Amino acid sequence: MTQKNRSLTLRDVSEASGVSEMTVSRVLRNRGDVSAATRDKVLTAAKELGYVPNKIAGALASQRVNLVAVIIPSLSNMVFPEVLSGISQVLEDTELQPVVGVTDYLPEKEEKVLYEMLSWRPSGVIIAGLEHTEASRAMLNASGIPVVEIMDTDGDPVDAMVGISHRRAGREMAAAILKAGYKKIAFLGTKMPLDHRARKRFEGFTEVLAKSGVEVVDREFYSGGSALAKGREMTEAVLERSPDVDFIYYSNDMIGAGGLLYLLEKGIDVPGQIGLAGFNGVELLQGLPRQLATMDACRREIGTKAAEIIAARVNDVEKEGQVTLAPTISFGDTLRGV
Amino acid sequence: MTQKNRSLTLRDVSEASGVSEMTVSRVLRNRGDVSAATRDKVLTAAKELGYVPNKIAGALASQRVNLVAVIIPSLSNMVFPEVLSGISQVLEDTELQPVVGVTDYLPEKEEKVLYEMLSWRPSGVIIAGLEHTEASRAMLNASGIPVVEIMDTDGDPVDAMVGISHRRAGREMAAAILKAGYKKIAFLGTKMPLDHRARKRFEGFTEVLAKSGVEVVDREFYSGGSALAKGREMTEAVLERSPDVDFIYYSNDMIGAGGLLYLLEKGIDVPGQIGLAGFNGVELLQGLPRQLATMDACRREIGTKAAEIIAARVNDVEKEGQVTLAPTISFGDTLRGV
DNA sequence: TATCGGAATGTTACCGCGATCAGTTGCGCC
DNA sequence: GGCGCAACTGATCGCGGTAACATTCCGATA
Repeated sequence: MTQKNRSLTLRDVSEASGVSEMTVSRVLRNRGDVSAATRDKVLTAAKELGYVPNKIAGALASQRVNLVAVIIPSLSNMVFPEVLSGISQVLEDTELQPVVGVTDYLPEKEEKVLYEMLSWRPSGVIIAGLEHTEASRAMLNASGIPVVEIMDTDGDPVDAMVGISHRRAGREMAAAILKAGYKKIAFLGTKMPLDHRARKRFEGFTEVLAKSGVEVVDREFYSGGSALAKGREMTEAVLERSPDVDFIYYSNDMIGAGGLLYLLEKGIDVPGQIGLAGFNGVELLQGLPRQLATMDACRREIGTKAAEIIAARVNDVEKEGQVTLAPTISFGDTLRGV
Repeated sequence: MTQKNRSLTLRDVSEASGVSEMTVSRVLRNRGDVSAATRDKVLTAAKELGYVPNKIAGALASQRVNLVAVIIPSLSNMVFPEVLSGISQVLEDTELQPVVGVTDYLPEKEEKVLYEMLSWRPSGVIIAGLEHTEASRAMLNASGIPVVEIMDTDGDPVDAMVGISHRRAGREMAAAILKAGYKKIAFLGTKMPLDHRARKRFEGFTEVLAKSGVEVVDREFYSGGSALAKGREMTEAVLERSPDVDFIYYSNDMIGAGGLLYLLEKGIDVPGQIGLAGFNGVELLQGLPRQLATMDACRREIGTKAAEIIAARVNDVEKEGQVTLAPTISFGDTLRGV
């Protein structure tokens, strides 16, 4: 309680406890041999003073920073908090700590955030996506630390990568939909040219449809606003425009849920008259009147695997660096099974 | 591309550009007078080498760290990402940068996270809640930096605070419910003794009911799982146990939405037979078949105000440090208006 | 022409800590 | 009693920058 404005240093604790700064340092880090008596003296003094070590100085001196930069496009997507939670869970058992940066899906902002984070000399980087500016890629290369690119595996990583193939996810969903006999398929998504994963899903999706001579009969994109409400509105708009649609593929579960609620209200037979599918497998949707067909994006597992790779590499342990997880389709109640 | 493992320093840039390290430092920070010619030389060299400044060293030398610690209980609550976004928005216009720590509603983890963050000597702290361990409070006090406690204003802050009165929020909702003529009121919430804000809302709620001689006829608490699904289940359970319930107050919108969906499916008249209200005003719910009554928690504004206070104090600008925002009740379609 | 002043650049002294190496004890043992 | 080793403690240096002060250079001024 009694401290001047200047913040405390090892020296203060050392003076208060009558030992050298070095010994205080050892006690506080649990390194090397210190007698129980001295240890107690030091700990008491430190606690009494309310001393908090200065990691800045520590990091500079030891050339070690126990931070892992985690760079993601958004926090409001629900997907990323889940990935984060997987990362945290694994890092909790190590001395490493995640630090999050958000890019808002903007490449230039990503570059800025990356620069900022690298300037703290973290022990590793986990970054969403495989698409980065050339400068970002160069920084990652030059950083000399382990880098794991997550979410997506359709492309070439700088170093390691963990994710699913969104192209394949799109393909599989298309195949399932065709197999169930739907023919007039619409696609509803986000207006985000920079969301490469959504784009790849769409590409995979149309690719398979095309092979069967099917084309997406209608599509609509939104941005901003409540996803649930947008799902509703877009679904309504599509049905008005293309009343013969018999399947709607949504680029995420949230708008899918909005669509589902809308159709049920209108008394439309789901999945008889119209089938639906989303993407992500968000837990939240378990409470819907009907279970939306979706595809698990392995969010948590992506986080844990990525963190494990970082943790291993930081300790110079070799570890497979290209992990492609297999998303599983969940038919729910809105996509006729085989 | 051509770099050894050792990371670059000012010296490398200085040698590459033929000027002193000090001059390089000045160029890179845009400080002091440097001739255009030298500036160009330095910038070129820096870019060519791919030099990224070491903030650790810089921070140690300058005793300035442009980080603001933001400590929140959870990221999966949707409430906090929104607060965060308010914070980021304001800090974006300053040189400050938020760094997030998550406590999982555990006081000891909060203490640990706080300690960890303070050891990086941030310029300010924004921390959720007014309840902290004694040690945490001591650390905040001793840190000598601006501290803003957010979300809640029912209590005494260490320094500054921004939020709403959850007690009052509970009271107002109770008053509105009574005024609308409901009598058999149930409460459904989370099993989180450590969520002090939910607790305070509940206290305010029952306090007002008590004044009118009304008691909560039933209550139920959940933990874990999909909030939407839990809202469903709990609502079902309550109706079974207490069929004469005519109002259900949910501690958050998500479970409220689950309850709403359940009741609508059962063909129960909402708000005729049973009225509903939640808490938070989450945007997400705008897509529900009926608009759930709720109360806006001013999440984004809490973030911006808190960040503004930090930004002001960091620059030694005086600024009112006790901000109580007024949440507004939104009747929606599930609470009869007056 | 000698002096002055400001712009441009360099030098020095740390910032707070940890790696390293150098003592200093105490103790068992021959 | 002296030796060797283990257990403990301390002194020094430097991590990569920046603040503060010192210096150089040059044109303007009297």
